[in-house]
Amino acid sequence: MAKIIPNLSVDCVIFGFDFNQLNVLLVERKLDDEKTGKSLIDDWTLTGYHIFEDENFDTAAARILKGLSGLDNIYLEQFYAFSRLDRVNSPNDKLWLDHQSEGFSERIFTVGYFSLIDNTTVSISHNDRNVKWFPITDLPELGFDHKEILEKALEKLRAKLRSEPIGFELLPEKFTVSQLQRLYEVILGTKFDRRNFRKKVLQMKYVIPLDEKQKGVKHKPAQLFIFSKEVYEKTKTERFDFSI
Amino acid sequence: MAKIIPNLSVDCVIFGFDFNQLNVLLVERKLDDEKTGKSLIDDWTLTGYHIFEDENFDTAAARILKGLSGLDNIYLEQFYAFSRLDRVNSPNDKLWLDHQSEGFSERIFTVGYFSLIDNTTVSISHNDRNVKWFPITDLPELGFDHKEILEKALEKLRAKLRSEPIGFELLPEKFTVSQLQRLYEVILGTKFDRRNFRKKVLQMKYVIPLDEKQKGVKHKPAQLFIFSKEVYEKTKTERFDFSI
DNA sequence: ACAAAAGTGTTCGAACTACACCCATGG
DNA sequence: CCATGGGTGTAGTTCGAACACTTTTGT
Repeated sequence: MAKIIPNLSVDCVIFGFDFNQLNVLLVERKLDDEKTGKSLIDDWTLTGYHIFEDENFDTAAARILKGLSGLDNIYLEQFYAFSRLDRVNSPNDKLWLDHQSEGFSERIFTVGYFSLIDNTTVSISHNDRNVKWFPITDLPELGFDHKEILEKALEKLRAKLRSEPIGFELLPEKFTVSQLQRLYEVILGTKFDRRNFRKKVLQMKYVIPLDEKQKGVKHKPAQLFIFSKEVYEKTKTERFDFSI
Repeated sequence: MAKIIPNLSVDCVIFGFDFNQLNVLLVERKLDDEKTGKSLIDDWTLTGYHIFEDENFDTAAARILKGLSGLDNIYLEQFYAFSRLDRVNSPNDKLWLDHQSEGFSERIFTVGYFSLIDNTTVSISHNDRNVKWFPITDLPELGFDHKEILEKALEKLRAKLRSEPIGFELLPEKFTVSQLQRLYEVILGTKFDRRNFRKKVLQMKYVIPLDEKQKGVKHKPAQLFIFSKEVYEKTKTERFDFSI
């Protein structure tokens, strides 16, 4: 069994989309006093862990994600390395680390990854801690510097969503145009005209219409589409466009 | 004096532009056999160093850059953290590290920063090693995994140049439209129509014409412009545009 | 029959492309 | 006076924005 590298960790900002909101997966950080049973810490953090000596950052992030979802073909992207001197500094943070079996005492650096999953079909669980999806518009108190990490992840996600077709990673394989529209609207915080959005999507040759419709909806069922990464890679063109 | 963190470094990919080409600053890595005087290593690397205990990644990168240029207001951006298991693996790399006074033996992780400077007015020097600008189209043999780091830096620079006005960082304060055009053409590897490029630039309210012309050129002197970051920040708009 | 979301076309202005000739300066 | 790069306008086309009514399904 490889040893951990004590001063380096990876934190995963796992984004999920449920056709309605953008969510992020958090782990509960709970610590009770051994004698009195009184709650000492009760807040939430991102999912993360130290890296092992036989891993690189990518494989460490993939390991964490596989542990939670059982899957290993999930979209993952390194977005930033965090190094603030006081990034693990609050009394709660120190108390928590003191109670971990590894007994970390060094300054810890962390590399942030964000991950995109469809949270209508992928299910997530943690061996011994409580994990939960939170809408990004309604977050609890976060431990360590995880608020800063999450904000940076969101910023990078938005930038990437504007320039590359990564939104499909947040949808099931088959999706409707208005699910896709809702996704862009929620993440970018904008509204699009329905007709114009549809027109734009139908132009993209890598969004392929299926001969299949939604079922069990109590309104006119919509046509389903799939995204083809292969077609995208073949037809993409570069663009030069710094605005106004 | 703060101690270094032995398993973490920062490497700076310092880009410069001379109105003609995109260049990168490299340091010579030279080692001769103490007895025979025969050359054991003679190649080049990026500028980088370990980080100190009282620094974060940003301040470490700024320290390296200040050491080389004397300046501390230079454009710097973290772009990626590198962790390959064999990133310092060749016989030359090991030999070099063995001869450093610090005697590094651990696996070393590095965080990459790229920096943009105008190499017609900023001058660079190193205390005891040879530093030199190389056109990115004509690079020497690079040590460690620095070829990989440089390629990633270029990729991120190109992506950012397409979506944000960072090209001005590579030009002197006052510049002409065709210097700007040459810069975009060289970095993105494209050609633009002179009239259309000028039209586009003149629309940008943050590129401000001066009542001043080039001097000492043996052709019709061009009008000079400056870039205003303030105007840009105030007028920028977001765009949603993943290409065809 | 009603509620809920799907689907559809046209017009207008803005932005992008392609393209050729005269001008100011230094040598 | 010649070589070098600077500066300019127009026409055709494509692209994005705005906007309202009909269709299909479940209840």
